[in-house]
Amino acid sequence: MNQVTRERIITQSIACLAQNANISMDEIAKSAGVGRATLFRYFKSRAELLVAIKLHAGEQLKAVVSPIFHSDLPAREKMVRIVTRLVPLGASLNVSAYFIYPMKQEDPRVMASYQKYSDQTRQLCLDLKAEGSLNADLPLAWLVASMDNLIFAAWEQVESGDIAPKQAPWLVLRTFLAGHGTPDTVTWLNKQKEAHQ
Amino acid sequence: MNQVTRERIITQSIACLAQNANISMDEIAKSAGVGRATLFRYFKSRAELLVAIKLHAGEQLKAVVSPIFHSDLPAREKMVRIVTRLVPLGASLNVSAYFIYPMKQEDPRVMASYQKYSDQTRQLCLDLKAEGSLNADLPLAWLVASMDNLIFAAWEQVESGDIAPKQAPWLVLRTFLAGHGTPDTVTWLNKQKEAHQ
DNA sequence: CTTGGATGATACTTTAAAGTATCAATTGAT
DNA sequence: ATCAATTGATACTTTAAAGTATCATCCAAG
Repeated sequence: MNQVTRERIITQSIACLAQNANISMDEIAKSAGVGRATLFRYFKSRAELLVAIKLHAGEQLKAVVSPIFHSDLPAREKMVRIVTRLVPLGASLNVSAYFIYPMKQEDPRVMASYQKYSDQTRQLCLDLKAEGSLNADLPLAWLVASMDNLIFAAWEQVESGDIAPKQAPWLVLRTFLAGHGTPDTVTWLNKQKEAHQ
Repeated sequence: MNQVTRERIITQSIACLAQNANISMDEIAKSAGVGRATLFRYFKSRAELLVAIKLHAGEQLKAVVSPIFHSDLPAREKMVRIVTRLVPLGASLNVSAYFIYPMKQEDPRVMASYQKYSDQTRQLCLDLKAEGSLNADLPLAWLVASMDNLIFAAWEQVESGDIAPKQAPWLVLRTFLAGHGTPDTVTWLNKQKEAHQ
């Protein structure tokens, strides 16, 4: 098996499924530039392909989030870095991993992968609270949910061409930190933004 | 044809599709408590049913948003009322109307229905800016996108039981107005919240 | 050159769900 | 009480896509 081909199939599948969640294996094969038979050689069923896509997205997430999360930066610094690098992942993240099917009873492997990610973002929000960057009275669930969804929203806007790719992460951060944080968190953020440009 | 039955089919379809976007007409019929044949009498094809669901959601949206939008309240007051009434609609809104299928090339009737809604929320955001409730430098697309997605996020959290139904709209409003607005908008919002309780 | 694994094309079977047709039972209005 | 309309059950056809099997070709390593 060829790892490059495998990756290409996954990448193209994501592109196809973003357009139409019910796209056939036939179309996917065409789009990936491989024969139908080859597609089934790499992924023994459609279900397996979907799992593979989601696990792949999980890998990407982990590759971005974990190193930053385990660094010893202050939490708000971590947040800036994570969001900045997560927004461009939007396509594979949201579309492929957790949005193709509104997934109750998801495959356990996928669940486990997602769990790891969400544990880290939850912890990060706790750290932000502890650090005093976020208002203490907000429910943790809301912090996590709003962050995820703002990242998704930003990606959508980039994708549709309404917002510049470089601007998008800052919009997320601004909305998130100003929306949940203290005023000086915002002034801090503005400085960060200037520094990054 | 019985309008009540029609409504029930639509309602139950939404519930089913929220669990599994690929659910069969068979299952939908069972869940709605009608015979398979009857289901096809009311909706001549699966595609028609999906359109009907989305148009139904469009109606609900319109029923909530339009009267408030066309009132002569100040924009931020409108925003509070719209969000408060929109969050509980979440299920039919997001799940059924615009999330079941990631819909490029959507049915034109559905597009038209959605257009009306999004025009109004866009205009509302403009009004909020004009009123000085929202920061002038934020892209309009971001205001609209973040609002929609925060409402969706709030619904999800209510649905999953992590956030109280009555609290959810205020979280959206707080994140949105604090995230995009001026400090005094936030103090105004807090007063509103107390008044509503 | 030649050989073995990977590929693409294609033809085939299977399956699941859509959609149709029919009919007896039920219901509700007059 | 009757009759027209609506329904549920069920059996049927159709369709689209999944999944399988086969074989000729191609390419890279020896």
